[in-house]
Parts: sequence; C-alpha cells; structure tokens
Amino acid sequence: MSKVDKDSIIRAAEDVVRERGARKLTLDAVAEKCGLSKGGLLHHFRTKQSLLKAMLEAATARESELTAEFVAAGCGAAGGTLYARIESLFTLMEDDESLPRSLIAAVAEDPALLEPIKTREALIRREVCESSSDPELAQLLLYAARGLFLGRVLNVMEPDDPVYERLHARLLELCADID
Amino acid sequence: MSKVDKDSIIRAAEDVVRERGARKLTLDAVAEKCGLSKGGLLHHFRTKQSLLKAMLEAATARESELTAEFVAAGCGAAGGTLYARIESLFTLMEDDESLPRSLIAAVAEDPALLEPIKTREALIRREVCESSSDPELAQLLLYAARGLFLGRVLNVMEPDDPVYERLHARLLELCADID
DNA sequence: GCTAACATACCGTCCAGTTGGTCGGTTTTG
DNA sequence: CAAAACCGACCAACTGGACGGTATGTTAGC
Repeated sequence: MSKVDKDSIIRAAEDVVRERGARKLTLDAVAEKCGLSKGGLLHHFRTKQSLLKAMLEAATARESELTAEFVAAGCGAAGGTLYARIESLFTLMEDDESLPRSLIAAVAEDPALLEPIKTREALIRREVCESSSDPELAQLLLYAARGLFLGRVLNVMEPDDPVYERLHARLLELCADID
Repeated sequence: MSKVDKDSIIRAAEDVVRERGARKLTLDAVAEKCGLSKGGLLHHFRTKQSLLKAMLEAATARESELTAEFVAAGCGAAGGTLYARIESLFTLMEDDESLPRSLIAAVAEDPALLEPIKTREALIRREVCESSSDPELAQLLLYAARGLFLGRVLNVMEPDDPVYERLHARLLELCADID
C-alpha cells in the first residue's frame, strides 16, 4: 500500500512539476499522480497555496539537510558554512532544474509564499557572516552562487558550458580564502 | 489620439503587471488598459506568449540602454562594462520590483520565452570577460549582482536593509579592482 | 457512533483564442 | 476617373476547456 501522507503528496506534486512543468501543476494532476481523488487531496491541503507552501518548505528543508551533510563530511573545515551552503546549491541544481524553476515561478507569482522562509534566510545570513573573516564578501559569494543557480535553472546558460564548472571551482577557492 | 502601436501595448501590459501582479496579466486586462478590444489586441500579438516575449525583449533592451548610458557617463572608466552592467541592474531593481518579478515568473513558467535572449546574454558575457583582467571573477561579480537582484525582487531581503547598500558598494569596489 | 480519510459529482469563474464582421483607406482595373 | 476589389486595423460576442474549490456522501477504525 502506497501510504498517502502529506509527504507523499508533496513528492507527487514535485513529480508533476518535473514531468509537466510549473504551468501544469494542477490539483487534478497531483491527485491523479498520488492515486487520490481531488477531494482526498483537498482533505490534506485545503488550498493550492498551502500545497505550494509545503513544497517550498520541503525544498528548503532539503537544502539545509544537504548543507548539514556537507558540513559533517568535513567540507566545512575548508571555509565555514559558506562552503557547504554553496556546495549544496550546486548539488541541487545539478540534480534537478525543473523543480527549482517551478518553485521560483510560484514564488514570483505570489510572494506571500516565502514569508515563512524569510526567517530561515535570516538564519543563513547570520551563519555565513559569523563563520567568515569577511562577512560582506561571504554574502556576495553566496549571492553569486544564487545568481548562477538562477541562470542555470532558467536555462540562460547551457547546462554543459565548461565555464560553469570553472566558476564553481573559483567560487569554492574564494570561499576557502575567507574562512 | 492615443496611438496604439506595439510599444504602447507593451507599456500597457507592464502597467497591468505592476498594478495587479503577474497572475493577473490577462489579455482582457491589457486590452482594457490600452483602450483596445481583445480582438484588436490579438491583432497585434497573435498569442499571449508573443506579447510576453515582446515584454521581455523590451525589458532587456532597456537594461542594455541603461548600461550604455552608464558607460557614456564615464562610469565605465573605473571598471569596464562590468561596472555599468551592475549599476544598471541596481538602478532597475530600485526603480521597480514587480515588473522584473513578473517577468521572472513568466520565464520560469515557460523557459522558451528566453530563447531569443540567450544571444544577448552571450554578448554580455563576452563583453564582461574582455573588459576585465580577471574574467572569471568578473563573471562571478555579475552573478552576485543578479543573485542580489533576485533576492530583492522576490522580497527575500527587506528593501531597506542597510546590508543591501553595503553589498552594493562592495561589489563596485571589487569591480574597480579588476578593471 | 464519531472522526479521519477518503470518493463523486458538480459549480462557477476565468481566460486564451475564434468568428465574423465593420470601416476607412489604398490599389487595381474597366 | 470611378467603381470594384482588397487590406490592415479594429471590435463585439462567443466558445470551450481548464481549474480551484464545494457539497455531499461513504467507509474504516477506534
């Protein structure tokens, strides 16, 4: 029996987005994907917005988890949390472009969605600042990684462009310089 | 006589987006805004997608124009085109957040929209690389500006956060270092 | 027998795109 | 030169389907 809890619904929604794009993330599609009727789906998430919010939270949680793993694996030793943050960003975007892209679309259409995320963002900023000898530069590096992230998930940059790997490496070097 | 050409339609569409948000950019709304019937509007842009494409092109054109102005004004002297590019990004995002946000939403929902923009992007990259003694770092600085841009238009960062101005200043310093 | 977890059926709205036509001007042709 | 044919710009009304959400069950477990 495929258990149908909120997590599996979120996973189904992610699959829908990956397979059919942001525009096609519809309640019917999600319901079908997780073998539920629309009514059943709406029993768990009373509105589409709340489903989107949960998806966003799941995504950011995964990012933080991944960061923690990188820190645990010792990457942190070379450049504070910043290094791990950036590595997890790169990992995520290499793993999957369409999900982040769709989440960006959702957030851009309805900024209220990321209210709950702002606190986490503030936390990241503090973390990054405190673990570095040059907090401003550290933040800029984080933003650079995010800018690259955006370019990548929006397909502005070809996924196999060699410059991409070079910039990645260079970013990590710069991180190490200011740990 | 309010002339109704493609440009004025695009301006109307931008107004709609600014006033009512990305989600509400509907053909009817645009038509009403520029005093045209929907049929008339669709005479100029045969699909909504083509209107969006035109809006994107207009926005990127404005950005390049603004960059050229900064270069002409002598800002370029201190850090190549990169400086001007970054300044124009900051100018744009301080000027208006909702239009860029909506364009990002549109692009994220339909990546095909920015196919025509990729060539311009390639041009920017070349420009930035050629005008700097450290092309990789120059690109990273550009991406950092874009990351900041994203954070700003998505309201992840408070618009009046003082750190924002500090990062802006620091970015420009770094530009000057590698001109 | 009460609640959580579903299902079925339906509603109302929104909205991109279509249809078929009007109207003023320009070009063609007899 | 004038009628006819044509054309670009525009409009009002409509269609058809997608989609979020509701209303009303049904069933299984405690």
